This record gives sequence, structure tokens and C-alpha cells, in this order.
Amino acid sequence: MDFNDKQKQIIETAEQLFADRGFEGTSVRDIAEEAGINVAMISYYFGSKEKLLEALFSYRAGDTVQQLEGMIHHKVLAPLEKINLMIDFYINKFQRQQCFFKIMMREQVASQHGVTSGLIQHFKKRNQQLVKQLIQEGQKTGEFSKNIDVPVLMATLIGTTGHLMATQHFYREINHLQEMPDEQFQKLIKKKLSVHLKFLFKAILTHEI
Amino acid sequence: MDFNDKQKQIIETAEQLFADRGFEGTSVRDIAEEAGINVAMISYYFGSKEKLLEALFSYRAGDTVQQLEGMIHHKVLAPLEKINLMIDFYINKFQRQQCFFKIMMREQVASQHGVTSGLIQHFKKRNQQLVKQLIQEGQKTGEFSKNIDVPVLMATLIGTTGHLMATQHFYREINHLQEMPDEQFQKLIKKKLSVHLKFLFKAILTHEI
Amino acid sequence: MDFNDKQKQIIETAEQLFADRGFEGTSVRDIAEEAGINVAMISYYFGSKEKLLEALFSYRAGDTVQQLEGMIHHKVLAPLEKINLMIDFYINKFQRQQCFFKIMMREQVASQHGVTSGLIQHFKKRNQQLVKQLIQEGQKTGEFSKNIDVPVLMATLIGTTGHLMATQHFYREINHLQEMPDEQFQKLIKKKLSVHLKFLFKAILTHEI
Amino acid sequence: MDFNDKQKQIIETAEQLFADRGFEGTSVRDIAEEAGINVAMISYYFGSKEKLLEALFSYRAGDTVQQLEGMIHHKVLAPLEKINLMIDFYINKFQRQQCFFKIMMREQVASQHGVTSGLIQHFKKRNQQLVKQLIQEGQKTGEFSKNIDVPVLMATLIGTTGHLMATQHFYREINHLQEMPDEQFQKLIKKKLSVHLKFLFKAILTHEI
DNA sequence: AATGAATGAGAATTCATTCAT
DNA sequence: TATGAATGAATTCTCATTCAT
Repeated sequence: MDFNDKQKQIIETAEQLFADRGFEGTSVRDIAEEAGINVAMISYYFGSKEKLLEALFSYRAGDTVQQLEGMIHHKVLAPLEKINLMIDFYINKFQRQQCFFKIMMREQVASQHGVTSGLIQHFKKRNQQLVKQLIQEGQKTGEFSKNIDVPVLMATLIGTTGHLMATQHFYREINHLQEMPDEQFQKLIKKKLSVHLKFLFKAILTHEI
Repeated sequence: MDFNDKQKQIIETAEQLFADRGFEGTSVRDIAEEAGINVAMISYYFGSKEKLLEALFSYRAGDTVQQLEGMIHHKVLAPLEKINLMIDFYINKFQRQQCFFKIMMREQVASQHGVTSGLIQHFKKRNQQLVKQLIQEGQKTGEFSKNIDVPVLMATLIGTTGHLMATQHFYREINHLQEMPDEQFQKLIKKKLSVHLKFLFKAILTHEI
Repeated sequence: MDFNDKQKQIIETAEQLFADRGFEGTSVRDIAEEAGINVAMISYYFGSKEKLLEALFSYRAGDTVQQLEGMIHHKVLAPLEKINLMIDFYINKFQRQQCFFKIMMREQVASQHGVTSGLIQHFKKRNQQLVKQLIQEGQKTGEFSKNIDVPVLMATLIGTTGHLMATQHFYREINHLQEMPDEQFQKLIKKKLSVHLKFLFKAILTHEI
Repeated sequence: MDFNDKQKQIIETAEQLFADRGFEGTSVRDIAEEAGINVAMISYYFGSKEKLLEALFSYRAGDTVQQLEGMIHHKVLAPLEKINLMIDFYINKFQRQQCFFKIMMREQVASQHGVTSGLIQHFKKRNQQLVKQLIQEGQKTGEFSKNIDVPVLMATLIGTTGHLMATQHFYREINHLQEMPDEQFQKLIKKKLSVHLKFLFKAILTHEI
């Protein structure tokens, strides 16, 4: 999908507000005001508030899985190294697109009737497919154990990352890091998550315990 | 807090709708209709929609931590066994109160200005305190490794459980379990999570890898 | 259908405005203002603007045909006298409910997709059925000619009455009757139409020409 | 008034939509879309939506009366034959310009404040004048009765024709003619009306009853 | 001459809450 | 204690029109 500059501006403003207040908790007036545009422009460019959300999804989630696929398939790496690559890819995505992932987390919790549930479903399926392949590679070489439950594994990656990101203010507080510059804090949290999740994945996949 | 039967009925109806459609996505009319009561009763009993949400939180989250504390302190168990007890306690809570936890997950993602964020914050702090104590016990006896990051650990427990619970329809679909009776499916998912998380916690806490 | 006083007040206000400005040309704000009530009351009582129009139709057109049937069947009259009774009944209805019939005339012209077209259709069918019976009575006794086209006949009655009523301001002007009190003018126009249409009907039905 | 091709195209598209949905029920966007032109062109060419309606009236109603006058005055015919000519002229006009006459019927019902009411008024006056002359001719020769109410007579012609045309779908249905090709149906209805109205006019004008 | 972008005003409707009883 | 009626504010969206090009 191609969006012009004004559309991008609206989408990005909406993203921040949706992340902060939820889709229903954000009015088109709020978005228009924040973006410094006329309310009618949202209908003009996207048709409706719902279609703006869809546009946001296609803007953000567009090629995430493709990127991941490209990254993993075109490198010559041991299976576990590919898994680690994927872990870092996810953490990075999550961190760079925190607003979008907050929205996704919320939408995921909601009932399955919304406009986004189909998109998320599709996205998740392709992603699980890819991870399954990676794991099967490792199982063929004997490096990985049998009986790996991919959805549970991915729930660990996404659930842990999402939860820590979403509650990072709490993490700061409990560790008395309120004064740390955000850039530094993001690096810290990324490192923490990376080490933690790679350790967990290795434990599960290789069962060396 | 004491709630009479009508209040409980309202709270429980609201809980289901909030879980399904979000707080902002649910109108007091929806709640009143679903609960078979008059719209005015919600303002009458709780003052406002926001205060109904607060009431829901105090109704559900009231003594969770106390229950956990009681359960753990009054048993003579090895540190890891206590940790395992806590893991199962959480999974059980989550599973029995899926609606409430869906709401909490959403609210947690939101900005820190809502009425619930204070309550959640408080709840989380007490809980992390408790886990910290449990871990320190294990560290004293030498069973647990040093340098355990409690918030990251808890993010793993809560994030993974929450994510899997929230996306259970997807888990059913990907494993072709759409026809399985819900009771059986809940048992299955609980067992899966229990084994998975206990394994992860042991790996992290004992570092035997 | 039962309507309370407030509902009747809204319906009657809406009727006048719809007659004057058309359905689409009248806003719920206009109605609310004119009726001296809050805008939200219209949604509250009727659900929507469209349903208000439906309510108006069931309020006005409810038992028109029934009244006519009762009136005609329970009298012992010659066929032509029954026809004359019907003509006067229509003229009277039209005159007493000018606003409503203006709305009906407009809706009748519109495409057949609106909410009212079904109601009008139904109303027209029952009515034509009744007239057909009356005419067949006259045909059995030999008083009326064969080959009477009922829809064309009714188009003459309704079309002529409707047109003259709708353009009565023009009739006043062309006959220099602008100063005549409305009551008197209505009587005049009613008499004119009555004589005119009875003459036409007699001519067509008895073919004495 | 002179209209270029594009203007004519817009006018004719607007005519169809106004006839179907009413003036207020049609948006300039609808017209633009249907006509395959830019929304701004309507304002550009006509100034406003209202002025487009005025343009439509001057486009259609322009020389109708002149045509009728020319037709009647330049023929040497008996008064009743001239009347019959006029009846057919009207039926033909109505049938060939159904959309336009639907609009006129609606506008005629409306309050006398619209942009079109003046135009319609003017048109009607000239027309009644002409008919009056025709009738006076007949009265002078003794062929026509005295005391003919011209507006009532014209209401019969216009009201009956308009009503039958506007409800032709109903006429088809009641006579089980849904499958008849439109061309054939239009001929049928024209013939029916012609015979019917000529009979009625003769009856009234010559009073041979 | 023609148009895509933009807009303020107004549309219908829903909202949480209050009021009178 | 409980509620049907009522309402002002806010919701999303559409409207006819204008502007810059």
C-alpha cells in the first residue's frame, strides 16, 4: 500500500493515540487535533476510523514476516543461531514499533470480531510456519529436541517481550532507573531480553538440563 | 469491599463485556441490558462507569496476593517447590478469571493515567516483593543462582500465560482442536503451561545449563 | 400501535415538517426544535429518523382502509352511492390529513427502495381490492359498464385530489381567493372536488355518453 | 439558456438521481460519480447544487408551453380536437420526461419557498391561460358548456397522468405485466391514459350526460 | 478550463449521567 | 430503593463548497 505524506502523518499520530488510549478510547477529533489537520480529512483519506486502523496495520505489519524470512533464509547459520537471529529481530521490531505492538496486544485480547483479528491471525500463522521450519531444521541435524510446542514457544517470546515493554515504566521504577535517559534504558532492556530469551530458547530447544 | 448480590451481578456482567469489547468499547447500556437491570442502576450503585471498573478491580484483585502469601508461607517446602506452587497458582488464577485478566492486560498496556494503573502498580509491587523473598530463600540455601532479574522472570510467567490464554482460539486452530470440549482444552493448556514454565523457571533459577 | 403523548407530539411535528420540506430536507434537529424537545428524544423514542417515518405511517395509515371497508359494507346502498361515499371519504381523509398525504405523494414518486414503499404498496393493494369489489357489485346488477380499469380510475381520484390539494395556493391565486378564510376555502375545494369526481366516476362507470 | 455538452451531461445525470432519490436525497458527490466528473465541476459550472436544479428546470421546462401554443394555434381544428391534441401533448411530455416530471411533482408538493416554486408557478399560469382560451373558443361556438373550472380540469389531467406514471410499477404488478418489455408497456399506458382522459374531458366539456 | 485537496458546518446517533418520582 | 424519562455533550461521518494550482 502506498500512503502519501499526509496519510502517513495521520497514521502515525493515530498509532500513538491508539497505543496510549486504545482504539475506542481515541476519537477522530483527538487524532485530527494532534495531527493538526481537519477532522474531515480522516474520512476523506481513509473512509472511516476503522479503515484507518486497517491502514495502520497494512502500513506497519506489511512486510514484517517477509523481512524475517529474507533475513533467515539468506544466511548460512547453525539452527540455533538462526533462532537467536529471530529472537533479536522480534525484540528489535517490538522496541522500534512499541506503539504498534501495544495496539496489536490489545486487539489480540479482544473478541474475534474486529477488523484486525483477521490480519493478526494471518500474520501469526505465517510467522509460526517459519519458526516451525527453523526448528525442524535443527531437529533434522539432531541439535534440537523432538516435541517442541511452537505456539507455546512463541507465546514465551512474544508474551515476555510484550509484557516487559508494556510495563517498562514499572521496570524503571522497581530498579530505580527513572532518571536513566531513554536511549540507554532501551538498550538495557533489549540486552536483558535478548540474553534471557536466548537462554530460555536454548534450554527448551536443546533440553540440556 | 462488600458488594450485594445485584452489585456482584453487575460487576460480573461488566467484566465479561469489558473483556470482550474493552472498557471504552462497552456502554453502560450494554451492561444494563445484558444484566437485565436499569441503566440508572449503574450510576446509582457505583457512581460512574469508571468507578464500576474500580469496583471490579477491588472485587477481583482484592486478596490475590494475600492468598498467594498464605499459601506459600504456611507450607514447609523447598524453595523450588514454592516457586512451582506460585506458578500453578498464577496459571490457575489466570484461567479461572480469564475475563478479568484480559481486562488487566489491556489496562496494563494503556497509558499510566487511568484509574486502574495505580491499582495494578500496587498489586504488581507486592507480588514482586513476595517472589523476591522466595528467590532469596533459595539463594541463601545455594539452590538458586545469584543475579536473578525478578521483573524479567515475572514478565515471562505473566506474559507467556497471558498471551497463550488470550490467543487460545489460535492455539486451538493451529493444533486442530476446535472440536475439543472447552473443559478438556483448558486442562490441556494448563498442563502445557505448567510444565513449560516450571521447566523455564528451574533453568533460570538453578542455571544448570 | 400505541404512542404516548410525547410520541404523538413528535410524530405530528415531524409530519408537518416532512410535508413541507420532505423527509431528507428535514433534520432531526429541526423536528426537535419545532417540537420543543431534546434532539436525543427522537432516537430515544423511535430509534432513528427512518423509524420515526415508519411510526408516522402506522400512526396515520393504520386503519384507513378498515374504516372505509366498515363504512361501505355496513350500509345498504346502491353501488353508485357506495362509490360516491368512497369518493367523499377519500376527499375528506386527504383534506384532514393534508400533511400526511403530501408525504405519501412524495414517497410514492421515489424509488422503490425506501422504508415506506412497502407500506404504501400494501395500503394501495387492499384499497384497490375493495374498489374492485364495489364495481363488481354494480356490474352484476347491470348498473356499471364492463371493462373498468380500476387502477386508472383510482389514479383519477387520488391524482386529481392530491394535485389540487397540493397546489391549492395556486388555486386560490388564480381565482383571487387569497383573502378567503381557510375554513371556507377548504369547504369550497371539497365541494368542487366532490361534484367533479362524482360526475367523472358516474360518466366512466355508467358510460352514459 | 445554452448549455455545453458537459453541462448537459451533468444536468441529465442529476435529473435521474433527483427523480429517484429526491433533491435533498442526492448529494453532489453522487451526481459527480455517476456522471464521471469531478465534484468541483458542479460548483464550477452551475455555482451551486440549487442552481443546478434551476438549470435543470430551464433546460427542460423552457419552451414546453411555447411548443404547445405553436402546435395548437397553427392548426385549424375543432375546439375539442384541440383539447385532445393538448391531452396527448401532455401525456407524451410526461412520458418522455418522466424523470423531470417526477421532480416537478415533488417540488410542487413542497412549501412555496424553494427555488423552483416560482418557475413552476409561472409555467402553470401560462398553461392555464392557454387552456382557458381553448375552452372559451369552444364555449363561443356553443360546443362546450359554461362554468368549466379550468384548474380542476387541469388537476385531473396532470394529477391522473402524474399519478399513474409515478406508480407504473404498481400498475404492472396489479395487472401481471411485470414481464412486458418497457417500450410496449409505455405504449399501453399512454393509450389507456389518452382514451381515459379524452373521454373525461369530453364528458366535462360537453356535459352530455 | 479543470481538478484533487481541503474544510467548516451540519448530519444522525450514542453516550454517561441526572432527575423526578 | 429503584427506575423510566430525559438531556447535554460528544461521537463518527457526510455535506456542499472553496482553494491552489
